[in-house]
Amino acid sequence: MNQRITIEEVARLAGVSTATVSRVLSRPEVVRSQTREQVMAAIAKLDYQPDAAARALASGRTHTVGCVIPTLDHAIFARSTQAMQTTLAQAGYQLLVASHEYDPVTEFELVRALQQRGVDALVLVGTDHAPRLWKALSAWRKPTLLTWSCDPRLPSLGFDNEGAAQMAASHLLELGHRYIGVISGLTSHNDRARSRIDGVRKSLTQAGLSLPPTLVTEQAFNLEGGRLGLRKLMASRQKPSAIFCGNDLLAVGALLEAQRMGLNVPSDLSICGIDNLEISEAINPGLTTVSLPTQDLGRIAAQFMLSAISGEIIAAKSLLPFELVVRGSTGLPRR
Amino acid sequence: MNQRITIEEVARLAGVSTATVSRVLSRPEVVRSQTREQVMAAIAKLDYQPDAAARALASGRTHTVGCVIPTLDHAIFARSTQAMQTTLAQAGYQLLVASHEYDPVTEFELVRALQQRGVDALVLVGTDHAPRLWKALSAWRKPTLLTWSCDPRLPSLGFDNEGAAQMAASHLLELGHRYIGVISGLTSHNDRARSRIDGVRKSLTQAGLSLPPTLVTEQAFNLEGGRLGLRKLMASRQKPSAIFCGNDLLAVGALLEAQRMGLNVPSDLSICGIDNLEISEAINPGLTTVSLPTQDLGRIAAQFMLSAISGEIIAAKSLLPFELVVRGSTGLPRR
DNA sequence: TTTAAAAATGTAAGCGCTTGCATATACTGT
DNA sequence: ACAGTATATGCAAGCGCTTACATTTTTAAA
Repeated sequence: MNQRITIEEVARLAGVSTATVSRVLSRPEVVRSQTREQVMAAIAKLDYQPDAAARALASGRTHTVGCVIPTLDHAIFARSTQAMQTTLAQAGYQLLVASHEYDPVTEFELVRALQQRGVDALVLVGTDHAPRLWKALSAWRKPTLLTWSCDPRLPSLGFDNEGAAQMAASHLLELGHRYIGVISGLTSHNDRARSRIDGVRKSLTQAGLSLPPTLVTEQAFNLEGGRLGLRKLMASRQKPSAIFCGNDLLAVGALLEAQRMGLNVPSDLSICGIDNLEISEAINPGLTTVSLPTQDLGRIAAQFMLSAISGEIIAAKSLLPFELVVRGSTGLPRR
Repeated sequence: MNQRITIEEVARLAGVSTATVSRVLSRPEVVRSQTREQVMAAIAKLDYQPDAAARALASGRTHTVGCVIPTLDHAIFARSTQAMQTTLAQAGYQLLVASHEYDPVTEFELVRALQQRGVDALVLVGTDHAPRLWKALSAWRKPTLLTWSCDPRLPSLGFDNEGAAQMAASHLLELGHRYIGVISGLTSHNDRARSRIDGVRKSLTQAGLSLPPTLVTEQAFNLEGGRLGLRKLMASRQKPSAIFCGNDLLAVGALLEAQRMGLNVPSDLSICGIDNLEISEAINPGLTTVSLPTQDLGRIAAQFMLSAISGEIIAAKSLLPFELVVRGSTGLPRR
């Protein structure tokens, strides 16, 4: 550190004690307005910047929220994280982001690191976590929130992933499709992906149909995955007339690959996703999808954490709404 | 805090002083291996987690790097930030991300907030910053890095944005295009966007052509911006036969809109971008673009900061390579 | 006025760790 | 075995703040 300005110098210049300066900073309403102004003038004059580490050590609060996500490199997480960050910043809180690339060991270590750093609250994604992570969370005495999906063990703010997939599948069924393929994201360490497959299966079962393993493929969560998945499914003996994709990135990849293969979407093949990315609306034809309010997810998660930090009780489980957006990529099956 | 395990309890259990425990944690090589093992056993047994705030206060180092970006909600920043985070995490450092949505006031405040938090280094984007931000940075005694573009005032790791745009423009000129339109991102507080327009202008000038204001439009940095830009340019008196877009998001938007308008890309209109996003390769036709190694940007930035933190001198200016990727969206002009 | 209660401010003891310096222990060569 | 070094460890003083509690000042009531 260079010769940093300390609270003591501010106190001296303002002619008060350090305690008063501290109060002006953290609970200005308890300081007489006249005193407060003197102090603030001194702060401004010296350009005083309180040392966050010292505040954290003395008070036990860091004004920081930790957030552990799979990766920033997927639009949905980037989006919700961005919203969280903005909301927290407005309240004077900082977001500490860490990503584990779907590796549970890394995830555990990141959570520990954030706990050591004394974050005031923690936000995680999903419900697939290593047992020792669950243990570390329950031993921790600060607010924790699960996002994207819900689990009874912790307060959660998420979507009914199964329901969203059912909504999409029902749409395809109503159009008359009977052979529906599924391109899913990798399901290991990803409860959302699993729930979405389950949702499709449930809908099919209710309609007296089934989901044969040959019509399900797991792919990496990117455009290329969608393309590979499409090729795989279209190479199967009983070709599907419609494909449900676990998310829009896969769906867009599948759609573009279908077009490259000379298939007409939707007359040869219907494609449907989940998320409603910006690209889903822009491509031709537009992608039918289930729209999830990912930005709201981040914003509300931030608000929840702020409430929880200030001692309020937050809901144990909150589900965000979603809706089917029908665009040009789904239609009646041939014949 | 609940009854947190402190270094003292570890020391007691291990039968050493707190100083020794501290050394085991930060400079294990100076502790006799036998002692070290006793201490590590005690740490493991008690599940001791050092308090980062206390360490920071006592040592003046936080093992945290701050990063201020416009937004996480653009793939390029999400990508480079993700890479930075991963690289830093491997070295035991945490990334503190903050985004300002292209607002210089917010940017300044975020930098101050990060400085207060005692980050060991700071990474910023671009060279457009408020004067008081420059001042705050130069008064700061810790490593700072500018990314994406370079400025003599601070160590920089970026691209030759003007050169990249020239590369794209030259490609269009070589194909024979004479009326080239530009869809740029918003240029206020965005030196990259300005440099890219400048690059195109330079290329045109060198070819004896000019860039009339009617053929330049600034749009929000998203697909919709690309679409609006395309409509605007195609409504002008002298329609361009080729369009350069300040980035791939705009270019993809423009391409999709051109197709909706019934234009054939590239025979009616060539379109070219910068970035090389995943979608650029996937759409039909593929987007001709200048590929920027955004992931490397993040990774190398992280490495630079780690070096700088440990006292090494880092290059004042480093430029990352880029290359033209010609795909189907550009071709010869009609006639 | 006087006095009690309320409000504002000051005092000083930590918060949990790091690190310069002093001391103790372990080697080395004779 | 014994200096003389080199290595390991311990001691204790902070790091810059917050906050119970004590003290002083202000306000309100009588």
